[in-house]
This record gives sequence, C-alpha cells and structure tokens, in this order.
Amino acid sequence: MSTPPSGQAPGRDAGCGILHVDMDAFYALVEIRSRPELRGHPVVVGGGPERGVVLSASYEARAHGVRSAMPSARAHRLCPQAVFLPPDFAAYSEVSRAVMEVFRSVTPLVQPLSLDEAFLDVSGALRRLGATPLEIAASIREQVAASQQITCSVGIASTMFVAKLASRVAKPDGVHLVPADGVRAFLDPLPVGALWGVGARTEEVLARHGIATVGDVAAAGLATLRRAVGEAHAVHLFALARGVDERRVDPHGREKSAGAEETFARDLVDRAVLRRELLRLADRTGRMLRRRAVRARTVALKVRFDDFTTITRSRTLPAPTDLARELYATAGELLDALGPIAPVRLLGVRAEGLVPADRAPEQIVLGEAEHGWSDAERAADQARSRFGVAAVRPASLLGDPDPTRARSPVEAADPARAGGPDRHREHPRVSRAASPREPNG
DNA sequence: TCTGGGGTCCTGTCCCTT
DNA sequence: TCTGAAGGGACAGGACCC
Repeated sequence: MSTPPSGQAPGRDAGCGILHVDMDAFYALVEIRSRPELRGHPVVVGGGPERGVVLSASYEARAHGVRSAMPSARAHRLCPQAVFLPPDFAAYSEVSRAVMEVFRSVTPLVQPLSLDEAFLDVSGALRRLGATPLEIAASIREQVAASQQITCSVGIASTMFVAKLASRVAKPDGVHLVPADGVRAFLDPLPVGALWGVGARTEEVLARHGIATVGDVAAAGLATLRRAVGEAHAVHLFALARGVDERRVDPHGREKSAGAEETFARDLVDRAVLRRELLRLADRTGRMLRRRAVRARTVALKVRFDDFTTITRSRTLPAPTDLARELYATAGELLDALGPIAPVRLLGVRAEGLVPADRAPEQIVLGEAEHGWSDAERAADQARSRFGVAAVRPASLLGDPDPTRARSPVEAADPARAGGPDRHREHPRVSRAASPREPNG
C-alpha cells in the first residue's frame, strides 16, 4: 500500500525525525467509506448551494476544478454531477480518534493540528522500533489504510515546517522526504505563499518588494522584511525561509479559546431572533468549556453584517466562567451595546483567556443561589451525554426542531424576509464609526 | 466568485495606574 | 493638586491556518 519515494536512497532520512501526516480528502473519503457506491464518483462535502463553502472534495471532484474553501455555488457550477453531502463531524471525529491512536502506537509525541493531520516526533522511537523514518511512515500508512480504509500522505524532515511542506508534495497517497542537507534546495524555489503565515495579503506586500519565492525571502535580509511586514512577522519568515524552525512537537498543547459561530441561511434582523441564536451559541460554547474542563475570563461577540463587514466586541468577566447563562448574558449586553444594526449574516460567541476549571476562582452568579446554575448546567450535560444533544435545551429554544441548526430562523420569525412582498429594514444601518471605541481604532 | 467554522497570533489604540 | 511619561491590560480588528 505504501508508495516508496522514488529516487530516495536508504539512509537519506538520517536526522529526519519529524513526520507530518495529512489525511487525503479526509471528509470526502470518510463519506465514501460509508457509501461504497460513491467510490470513483466526484463527492463534495460542504454547505448547500445557497450559502457555504466546500469543506472537502474527492480527487474526482478536484479533477473538475473543485477545491476546498471554494463557494459551494461555484462548485455546483463546475461539477454539477458531483454528489454534495452535508458534513458529519461526529463520524470524522471518530475516524480521527482511531487514526491518532495509530500514531500514538508509534510515538507518544503526537501533536494533532486538526481532525485530519498531526505532527509526530519519531526521533526517540527509531531505536526502539528498529526502523528508519521512511519505514515508520510506510507502516503508519499501511495501518491507517487497513483499519480505516482511507489514505494519507506523509512528509518527513528535520523540522515541523519542512515536514508539513513535504506532505503537501507527497499528496495524494504518498511519502516525501526532505533530507537534512537538502532543505534549502527544497525551499528556495517554492512560492513565498508556501511559508507559514503568508496569505494573499502578505504575498501582495512582499511582491511589491520584489519577493516572490522562499529563496527571495532568505536573500532579502531582515531589514527589508521588517520594512515590508513588521518586526514579528519578519523574524518569523526569515527563519522559516532559511529552514530554521525551533518548534518541538508538543503533545500537550493547550487551547486558548473556544467558541461557536453560525452563518444563517438568510440574514437576521429581528432582535428577538438574534437573541435566541445567541443563546443557542452560548449554550454550545458553555458545553465545550465544561467538556474541556476550562473556564473563560473573556467573552467575545462576533457579528458579520450583510455586506460582510465583521466586528468583534469583548468583555472580561470579574471571574472565569463555563456557564452558558453567563456567556449569554455578557454576549447579549455586547450585542445590545451595538445599538441599531444592519442585517446579520453571522453571529458568534467565543470564550477566551481559558484557565483550567480546577484552578479558576469559584464562580458566583449574581442573584442566584451559589452553585445553582452551575449544578443545573452540569446536570444537563449528563442528560445530553445519555440521551443526546436534543434532550435538554434552554426553555426559550423549546419549539426549535433542531437545536444544532438546519433551519432558517428568519423564515419563522420574520416572514417579510422570507419572501413577503413588503420587506423593510427595521434597523437603519449605522456607520461603524458610531459604535463604541470605534472612532479612533 | 462571493466568501464556513474553529482556531491562533499580531498590531494598534485606549485607558488606567504608577 | 496637576501634569507628563511609561508600562501594562483590555479591547478591536486583521491576517492567517486547516
């Protein structure tokens, strides 16, 4: 099953202890696994044709130009014969857990980056397993394919950054090794966008300074880079371009924030509906915090309007919380403080400044018996774990067919926006400069 | 073309404290 | 009591990643 890297002689992997494993077209392949009749057909996982983007596309769909992050509507035009499926994150998480266990059977130094990729440090495992990095990579790919019926690609290098780039070259279903003495030769010809932290904006800025490749970045020198992208970014890019990456695979990386956001099928204008969506998002965020045994010091509200301008507002709490009730109250105040607003296409609640729950100061909810709401929300968590997410929900969300979404709240609460003849804006648009703290920054 | 959802990190500004 | 500088936390926004 493994693909021996062509032209890579044994022994060239000496000193290359970092593996980056990336699942191929992960969501799409998991879907095909459970529906074998789709094998060989273009399959696209993502949002519906109205709003949303492609999350994953099978290689048959990619042959028609479909790419992840592409608007779904465009994917439909490019490949109308594709099978479009809504994402099933529970299934992906399950496969991901099984794959990570395969990795951990090789080395305890596994740092998952997302559901479908992880860094592995196998330096210490080489002697114990009596295998080379290339052999370990082949073994991992065989085990993943045999146990999960999906393929993955592996990049092997001496640093995390180069291993990650190598796995991209290895795709699909392959292995690519960058020998320790071949890093610059590998990096130099790559476009500057290959560097971690360089997106469209930075690429444009660098192009104005005549910098187009990674080799150009290394040759430009720190002073030029500082002028182009600022101090921190310059130091970071200059190091990466020369193959310097001091990061170590960290299996205990702590999350710094958690949250939930949602783009609505149609823009929302009704305050009551916005409030209800906010409660739903706070409820999801609170559950995430309690599941991870952390509390948040800061609550942030995110609002994206119909013209795609996005604002965030945040507030630091007197004491860290993991209670949906408190998240909702704070996010609601932040929403109210905005005053009249334009139609809203996305709403988000994020909990930041996370601290371990067992080290956070005890929460006191004003006006409530101590522990009352805390106990109630934890009891609800237990009920959900036994009977499903829909088993318990805030009273004001009762009547919603699916608390996790799948409907347009607008249609229920604002018939005018759902196609009525006399639709009007309840709230005039206000300039962003009129919002709090906005005038000068 | 028309832009998801979950994150991290950096920068600039404001405001409070010393 | 007032003023200015410096430092740091809070906040907002942008860019980026998968």
